Amino acid sequence: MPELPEVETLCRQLRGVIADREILSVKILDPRLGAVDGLVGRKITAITRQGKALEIKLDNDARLLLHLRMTGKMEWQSASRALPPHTRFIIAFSHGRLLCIDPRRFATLVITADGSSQAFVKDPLHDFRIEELHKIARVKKLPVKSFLMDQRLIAGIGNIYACEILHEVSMSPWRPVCGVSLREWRKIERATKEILEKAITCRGTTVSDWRDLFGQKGEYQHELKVYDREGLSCLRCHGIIQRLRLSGRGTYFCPTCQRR
DNA sequence: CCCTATGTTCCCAA
DNA sequence: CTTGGGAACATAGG
Repeated sequence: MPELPEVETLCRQLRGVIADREILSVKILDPRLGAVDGLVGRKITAITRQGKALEIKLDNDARLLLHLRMTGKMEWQSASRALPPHTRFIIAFSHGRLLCIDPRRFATLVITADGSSQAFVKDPLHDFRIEELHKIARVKKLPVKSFLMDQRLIAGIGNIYACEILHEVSMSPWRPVCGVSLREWRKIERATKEILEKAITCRGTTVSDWRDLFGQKGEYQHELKVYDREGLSCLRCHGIIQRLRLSGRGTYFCPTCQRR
């Protein structure tokens, strides 16, 4: 579920709530999640995002890495309310508690002792090295959509935003990425930044169950041009939006203005 | 009831 | 090495 804009939303909201606060207790409710020891008594010094992963830094240089995968959510409770179903862990502070809720249990939580950032992440909002991507892409023949979603190359773009970006630049998701020109890459870069930044402003896309830290829906679903619009008319050319499968993922596109 | 769908990514095999 | 498919899991809908 959460792609870059959703994780960035959580990141910003968490900064406002738990930055500089001390962890009072930790309860892991899902045995699939490994033990995370040494958290009690630590203070949160920073909250950052690496692609779709959330990184919580502590005052002993340890880092807590959380990846929400498909259905993970974070919820802040300032007054102690009932525990929602599928709550997987709880981190308690003096002024409230942070829950992770994850029905499908794909989310992962790990603690790393050292402070060395192993991050070699190309964040599309910051270091989108377009010439470098173009060079890598030139020798690959996989579809451009799969390339955009390869987290090792560009960290943070998932299924929804990949569909939206390709529609914005009028490119077929099946286009072999080796044929994408540098000029077209520059268009992709611009569209990616615009779409992701707008989606962050909207606090993400709620097509199904995404909620922010305070349980609120996002607003970007009202801005979607192709995703979740199968059978509706294209907002650019009035073709009919289709949904087909690409590498196992539901892919929305306009066959009229995204011919190639 | 059975089959399919779902926003992610790891692992395996052709 | 590259690429595609299935699995990990839970729930909803036809």
